Amino acid sequence: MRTLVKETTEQVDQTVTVKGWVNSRRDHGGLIFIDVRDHTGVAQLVFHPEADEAFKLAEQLRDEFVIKVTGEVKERDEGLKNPNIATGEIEVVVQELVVLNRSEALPIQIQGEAMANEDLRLRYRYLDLRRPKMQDMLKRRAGCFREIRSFLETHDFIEVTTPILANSSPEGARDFLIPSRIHPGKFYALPQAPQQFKQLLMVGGVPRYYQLAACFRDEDPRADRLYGEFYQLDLEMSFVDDGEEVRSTIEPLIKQLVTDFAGKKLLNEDIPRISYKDAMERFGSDKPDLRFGMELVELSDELANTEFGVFANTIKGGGCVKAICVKGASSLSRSQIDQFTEVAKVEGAGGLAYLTFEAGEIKSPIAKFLKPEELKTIQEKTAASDGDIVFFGADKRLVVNKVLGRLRSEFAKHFNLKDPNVIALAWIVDFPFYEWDDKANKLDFGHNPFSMPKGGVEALEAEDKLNIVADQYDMVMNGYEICSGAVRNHNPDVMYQVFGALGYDREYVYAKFGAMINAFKYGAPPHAGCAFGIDRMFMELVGEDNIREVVAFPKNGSGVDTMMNSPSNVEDVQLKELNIKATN
RNA sequence: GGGCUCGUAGUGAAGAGGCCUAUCACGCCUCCCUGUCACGGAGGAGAUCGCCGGUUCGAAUCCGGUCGGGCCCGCCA
Repeated sequence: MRTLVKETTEQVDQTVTVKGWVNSRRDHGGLIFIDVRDHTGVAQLVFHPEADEAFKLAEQLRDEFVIKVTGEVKERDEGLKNPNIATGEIEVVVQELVVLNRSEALPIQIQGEAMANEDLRLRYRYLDLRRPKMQDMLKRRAGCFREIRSFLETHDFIEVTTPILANSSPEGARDFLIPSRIHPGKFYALPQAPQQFKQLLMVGGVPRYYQLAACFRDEDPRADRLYGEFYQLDLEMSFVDDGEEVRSTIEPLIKQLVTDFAGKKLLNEDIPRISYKDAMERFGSDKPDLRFGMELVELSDELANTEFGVFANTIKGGGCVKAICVKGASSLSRSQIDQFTEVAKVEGAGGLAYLTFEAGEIKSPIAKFLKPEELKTIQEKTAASDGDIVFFGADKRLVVNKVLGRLRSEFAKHFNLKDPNVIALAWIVDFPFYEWDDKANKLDFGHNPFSMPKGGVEALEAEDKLNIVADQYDMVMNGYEICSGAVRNHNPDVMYQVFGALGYDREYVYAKFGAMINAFKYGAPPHAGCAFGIDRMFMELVGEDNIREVVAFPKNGSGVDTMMNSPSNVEDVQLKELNIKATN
């Protein structure tokens, strides 16, 4: 019978058998202490010379040896207790020791603060996972998923698994292709999301579906975006033609995860609905972090007739001038401001104009170009006071919003306005159905071609396609997009029309989405749903800022698994069987 | 595809033209130690400073290239 480490405290004066890893050893010559670790904690083993065989073996023990010991649990004498560990009141006096396996010296340190860099941690992930923090992460992740499943089960959602060998989709991210052996020259694709399958489930009479679904996209990763594969909480509800019904159904789960699961403070009990347009104008982002203010202030009207050429010309040319007031920013050094200017340039700004409010005065290279009443108006509109800096964006509206939105986030980070104990949720709604693709110089889908345009068919006939709004919604958590959803289009005619506006003919649409088009002919119920990126959501709930920290075996930033050495070459016979030839 | 940035014993860091025959901590090896829990003590091994080239009397240090990691842009319906 094996006793877990955490159970030893309840076994005083009893003989127990404990199995685990050697966490550390303290060899005093005539007395040896070994800390044994399992997934429940650490306990001290004592080896006395009287237990001759065990003592001699214990002298050979090294860190991370796997051992099995049998001994008597003893309460420690006063003064020998260790209040720093859960089992510090007791120790196991060992009578018998079995070395189940030895260990070489570890290539990375798994104890203490000095952590190996991520590259090595991923190469030796099985060792990295032994660290209590990673053990805790895996447990919490499982707990999070358990709460999600439990909530959805009690709300009549049915979990259905959908195919992993799916079809290439023409829109969206790059596919992972799987060559077909049986059908030479043809390919499956790993699903970027179960989108079409879940809609077909709605047609198939499933009232409410969910799945913790593996999704695959071959796009370059980021700190908040895994390479290759990730998991979605995917869900869909039939007989729903109002996105609000989806939002209000799923909201309680997310709130519960924030407060009960993560133990964090929810900023707004009533989760705000913000239109895409408002989000862009007020926060310069479609995923605004609402834990802090620093909203963008429109100054185009106020400065329309300014003599400051940069502003005046921008406004005359159809652009806009906006500003953000950064509280306490006058403490920034010149070189710090230069760094923020670089950030602004990355986002497309030409430079970064600003006014510093200090000791009742306004200091700035541009102040002399602005009239006193203009300065006064700026101060009033931005609510700037002593110690603040007002930063300006003057350019095309899109650029200004993007630049100031990015700066807003960077300043918040710099001034520690992102409270890690607070979670701010928001729904961003009313996304534009179409967007103008500057590079390709053509109209393109804004978000998701399967969503319903608000206002239905009539809305699609609008003169300016860019004004068409999709019944589509994202959930934002502390500046991260964690969910995307929509009321779906379940009408073949609307489908044709939606794609037709982009120049795709009926044949193309049928060729690509034939299954959906066909299915929709046979009594498709209206339906709506959404999908949460649960790795990302979990990351923010547990306060990590790198998504690879919350996944057991992530690929690195180059899409490589250095532990398993994938991707890798394959045998020629395998390629031949698949009718594939590698060209390099 | 592009920008920024980092590569120094097994691990984490210091060194920023000569003080380097490269420093420190942890780890590793040998020996000593019966109450430690970041045990302690004595000793030891381990690094051609990612790689290639250049500048220089002299390069871990400066320059160019290259490879690898990270962050960002593009991309991610």
